[in-house]
Amino acid sequence: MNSERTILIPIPALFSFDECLWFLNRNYDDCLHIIKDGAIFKSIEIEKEILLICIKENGGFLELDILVGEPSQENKAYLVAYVREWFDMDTNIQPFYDKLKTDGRLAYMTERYKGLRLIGISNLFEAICWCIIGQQINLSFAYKVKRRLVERYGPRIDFNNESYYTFPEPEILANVDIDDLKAMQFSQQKADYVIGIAKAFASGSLDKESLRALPDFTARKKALTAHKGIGAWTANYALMKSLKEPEGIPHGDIGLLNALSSHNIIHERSETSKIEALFSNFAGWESYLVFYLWRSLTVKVLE
DNA sequence: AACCAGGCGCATG
DNA sequence: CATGCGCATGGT
Repeated sequence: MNSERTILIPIPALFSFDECLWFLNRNYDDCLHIIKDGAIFKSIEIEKEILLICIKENGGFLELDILVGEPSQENKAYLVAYVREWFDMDTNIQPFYDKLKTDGRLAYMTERYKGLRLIGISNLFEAICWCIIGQQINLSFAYKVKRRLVERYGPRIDFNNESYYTFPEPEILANVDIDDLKAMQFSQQKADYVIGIAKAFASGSLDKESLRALPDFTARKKALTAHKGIGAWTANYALMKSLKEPEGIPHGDIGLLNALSSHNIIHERSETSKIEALFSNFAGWESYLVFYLWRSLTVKVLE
């Protein structure tokens, strides 16, 4: 590999690339990256140009290879920032581990999931669409619907007999025929929601930077739930995954409730005070706690 | 066949 | 503000 196309990112303490691989490869068919031989392949759009990168572990570094695209200094800096944000490499998670260790029900996680980072979804539009698709349906089906959408409307590049997709632009989804979405097994409401959100992004009335600029978490949540299709769960999930907001707890999430139940923290989903009590002990690390609880769920294996 | 799945919007108390 | 209900649609 031409060294001009290779970048090394130092791996921080309490970071596990294997946990990144586990999460991105956990028996689901995600259409926005490919895992092969311990490496992650992903296409990333930088100002209308699509680049393809490969990420693998190399000693104490993540090795980032630019397989397709122009490795200008600007692009390299962007890609490094992208990966650091995606894998949340700039956060010192030791304080979170200190909290986990004080809870006998959860302390084991500091060893079993050691170095697991909150894997993000940088693209806010993608994160919200993914939420809408996933509302109240099982994840296997949700990933299928997402794949249909992305393969139809998302930019594609080909490399070594594989096709790599990036998420469709809002401008594209804002103008799709609703019947085309319904043919992909979108329900009427979800098709309406996705098109509405796409129009909001396309018109500039919703975007990540403006959202980030709002004064606090409550304001950001309110700005999101003002849109049809974004309820409390979606708003919290999007803030957790795209803006890496610690307070983004997707309350009511079935996976979260199942994990709380399996750890004997609750026995009924109505025990909200117990949930609040738990999260109040993890102030500043709520989203990390959610992510670790999700990690503890056993994923169904597809045939 | 019935119940479930990483909810949401809207109408009522 | 909390609760209840209809909604869509595939998976098990």
